[in-house]
Amino acid sequence: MPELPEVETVVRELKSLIIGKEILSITPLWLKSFDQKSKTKITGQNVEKISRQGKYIIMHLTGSYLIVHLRMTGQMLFKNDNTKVVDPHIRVLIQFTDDTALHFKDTRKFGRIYHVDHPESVLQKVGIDALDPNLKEEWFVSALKKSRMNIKALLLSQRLLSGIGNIYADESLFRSGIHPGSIAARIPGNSMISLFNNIRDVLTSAVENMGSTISDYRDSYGNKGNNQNFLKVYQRNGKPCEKCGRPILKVRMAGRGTHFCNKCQKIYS
DNA sequence: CCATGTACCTGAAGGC
DNA sequence: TGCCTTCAGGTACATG
Repeated sequence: MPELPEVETVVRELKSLIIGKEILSITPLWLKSFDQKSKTKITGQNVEKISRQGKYIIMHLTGSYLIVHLRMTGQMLFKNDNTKVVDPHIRVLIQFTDDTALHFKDTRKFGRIYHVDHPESVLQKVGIDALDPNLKEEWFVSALKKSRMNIKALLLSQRLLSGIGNIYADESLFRSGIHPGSIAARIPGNSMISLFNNIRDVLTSAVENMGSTISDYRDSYGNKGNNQNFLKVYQRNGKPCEKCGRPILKVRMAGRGTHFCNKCQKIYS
């Protein structure tokens, strides 16, 4: 479910909710959801800092790290009343010494919480964050020129940039007039620059709108996002393109449902 | 290098 | 009311 804007929304909330808290215990309710790679004891460690790389939430503890990936249906829900777990989809319970807690809810069980000594052990293959302020369009252009990949697959790969998923890949390509089946290196330079800027704009405004809720996404308070109301192609198949009025198409590409306008988005192959 | 399929899971929705 | 198929904000891994 969650892509960069949804994860960023959760990170911002968690910063205000749990920085400084001391961990009492962490309890896996579904074993695979918690990947214990560190030998350090979690009990007694404090949450000192929270950051994000792509779709990963990085909780910096006193002597180790908790790294969370929400995958399709994960939610990090903050609970003031650390009483009992009623929701059957809670997979990991993180309790703090002040009787508050985080409930990691994950219906489909794809998500993970890793406990590691070094973030690199999880983030090794993850590309630079798509909203990293140091990113330069010249770098993006030269990287695209080296790739023979289909542009949609490249954006989804997390290798070059991290944080873009199926919604924001389709939205960014639509706004840039690039057909998702285009070969990366064949896209004209000015369109590559347009894509770079549209990726950043689309993600930034989605963060301002607290992310997109299609079905499962919720922030740490359990609230839905608002950005689903501003999408131009994602799940708008059959509806008129905002630019030309022709119906938005949906096909399967890179293994995912892919939405685009066949007239407004040019294919470079 | 790149594309495709499968696996991991649950639940909602649609067809018959 | 079933029963069956397909699909879903993701990613890792195996196979051509």
